[in-house]
Amino acid sequence: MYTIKQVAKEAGVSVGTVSNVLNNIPTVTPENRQRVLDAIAKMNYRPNSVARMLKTNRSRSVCLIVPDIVNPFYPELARGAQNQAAEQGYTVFLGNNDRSAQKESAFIDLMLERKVDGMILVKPYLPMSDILALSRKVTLVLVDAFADGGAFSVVNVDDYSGALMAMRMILEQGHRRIGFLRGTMDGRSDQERFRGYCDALDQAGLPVDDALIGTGRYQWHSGFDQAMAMLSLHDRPSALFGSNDTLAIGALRAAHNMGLSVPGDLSVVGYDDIDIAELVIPALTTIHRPKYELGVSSMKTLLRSIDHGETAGSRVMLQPEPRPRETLGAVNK
Amino acid sequence: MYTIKQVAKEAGVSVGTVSNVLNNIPTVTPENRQRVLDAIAKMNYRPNSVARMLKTNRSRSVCLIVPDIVNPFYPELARGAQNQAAEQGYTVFLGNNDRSAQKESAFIDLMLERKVDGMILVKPYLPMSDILALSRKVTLVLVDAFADGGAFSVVNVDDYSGALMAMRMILEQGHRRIGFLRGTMDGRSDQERFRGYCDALDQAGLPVDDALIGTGRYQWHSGFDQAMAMLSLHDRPSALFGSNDTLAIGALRAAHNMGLSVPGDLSVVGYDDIDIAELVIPALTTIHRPKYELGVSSMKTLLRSIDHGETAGSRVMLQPEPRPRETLGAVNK
DNA sequence: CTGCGCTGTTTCAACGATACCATGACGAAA
DNA sequence: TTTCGTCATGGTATCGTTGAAACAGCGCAG
Repeated sequence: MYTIKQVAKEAGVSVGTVSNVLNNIPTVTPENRQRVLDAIAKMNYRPNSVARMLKTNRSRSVCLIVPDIVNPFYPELARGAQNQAAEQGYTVFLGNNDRSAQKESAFIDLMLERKVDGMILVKPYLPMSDILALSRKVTLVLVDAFADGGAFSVVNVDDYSGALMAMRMILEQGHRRIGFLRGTMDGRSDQERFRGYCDALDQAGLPVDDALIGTGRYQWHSGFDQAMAMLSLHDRPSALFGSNDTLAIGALRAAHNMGLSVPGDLSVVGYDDIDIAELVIPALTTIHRPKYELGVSSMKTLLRSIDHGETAGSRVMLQPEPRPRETLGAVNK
Repeated sequence: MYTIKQVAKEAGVSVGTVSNVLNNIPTVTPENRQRVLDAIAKMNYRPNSVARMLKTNRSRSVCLIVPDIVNPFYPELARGAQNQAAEQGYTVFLGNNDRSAQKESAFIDLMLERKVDGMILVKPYLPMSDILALSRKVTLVLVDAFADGGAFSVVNVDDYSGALMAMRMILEQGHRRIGFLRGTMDGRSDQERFRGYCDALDQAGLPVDDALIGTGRYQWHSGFDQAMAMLSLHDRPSALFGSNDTLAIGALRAAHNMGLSVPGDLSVVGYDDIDIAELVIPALTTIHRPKYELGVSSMKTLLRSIDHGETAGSRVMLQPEPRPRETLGAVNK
């Protein structure tokens, strides 16, 4: 591995000139520039970005923390973020917070040591006070989080509207008893969806029945269990709205186990539109969240802040879209 | 942000002593050690790992390149690798090669500039000559690749045995016409699975019929198309073996479209055991590949090479396991 | 009482870049 | 011809850390 000194020697110029060529400083004469370029090519020299980081105190790297990369929702988001970062010459560290503030904090400390220029926190578990403190040390973008002011940007999907959308689709088919499959209520989007569910019922003049509101976690077993419980009820719901697709798919399986046909005996609507949603049989009606775009948009926001030193936090809201497929049908009375 | 110098001043010792405490050099007196520790705690000092990297020429970071993080197989592998790395105090850059040698090469160059200590290449698309050259610059572990010698380690799953396993399960149910849903044949595991399919037929004294061998890519549409073609055949197969689960699930949908019941009219067996395999209805019979363990194992191998300076490449082979579920039944004659 | 070895500590030169400042060359203006 | 301004280039301090070498203090043997 060569250093800038050796390149300078080879090209017969000073290290300063080589550095100027490397950084596109325009004051270098075309002749010298060419000699440097030739030497670089000949020696296959690559600048040592660690040394550069030390001197400039910028790393051109950021980190992205998601709850769990195994959850099919997040890889696409990560993909969008990574592609956008690469386009602007940044690399990204990917981390999981495992839905624990402690793990998140540990990973953040590690990233701080590595001098990342910014961070994107998706569904952060850190208490707001820590986030505020963090935002003073490093450029921050929050995704799927409540924005209680602060020197950070926030990118969200309008899940309240999305949930309303889903419920209206269900209500339009004549359903009156609609169950809600709930995941952990620890993020903004979860709460927004639940709020959408309740408000849609209200607007339709229907009661919110506690027996039709599950509790659980974002795993298909939980959707299965919640659905089994509701479907065993004396007056069982004719439709189920899942707070995410995984729960809804668990419900599909519960219906199958109880011998109920979908959508004949039971309608099911999910949320997120993960890849497999259109693959299950029957294909899941759901609400599409722009996952890839969420990644792109949050990374753009972050890098804009970093490169332009913007400290004023911006607020971005992406819109979800309905994806009507096969699991929603007219009520069977 | 404080530096080691300021800590030294605060503790009333020299920077060397602070450095020794930081690096657990045993020669420091308990008294001095405590004073340094106190100063560190008081100032909330974090060592600048960039400066450390520059001096030691080690970054305690590695990179992991997978074909596509969106493919549900890879996040689990990445998870295993990351957890293992974290346990040993390393951080990992995650990259996609997008099934293109050029993209892979670009990402590798970037990582080289960042001075990663090692790389794990999953299903590399780089030509062997480049890999050989790379292995001279950085510690390398290859996953899902043929090991033509070289100064790198290789970790694989025994997919030949896995395919034999799957085929034997199918043959035991009396099936004689068995189709093979094929993905891109660009990796080791793909070719091994196909070889297993052919050999199993051979061993059973059955012909390998070209009409029952699809061509396509690893997307469910492709599985759907291949299955549609085979099921439209005059003497259609009674069982389908998918080179991965996504293809098999596409086939499930094709069967559904053609009004064939699974496993009554058609048996389907997949490969990989991705998360949703047990979620589809009917649940997919498949071969489980130890994804998480593959990540853990390859990271362990890499870090062992890095930390112990082992250059001799080791060869690890993990075993797949059958996962009998609902899509395989006796032949219906 | 001197000299030796041991142990723990300090000092200081790297690591490979960047960024600032001084330098020197050259052209234009006086 | 002299002086000044401009501007590309060279030289060097610096970023925060490590690690080797120098050093100081002390006990102990000769």
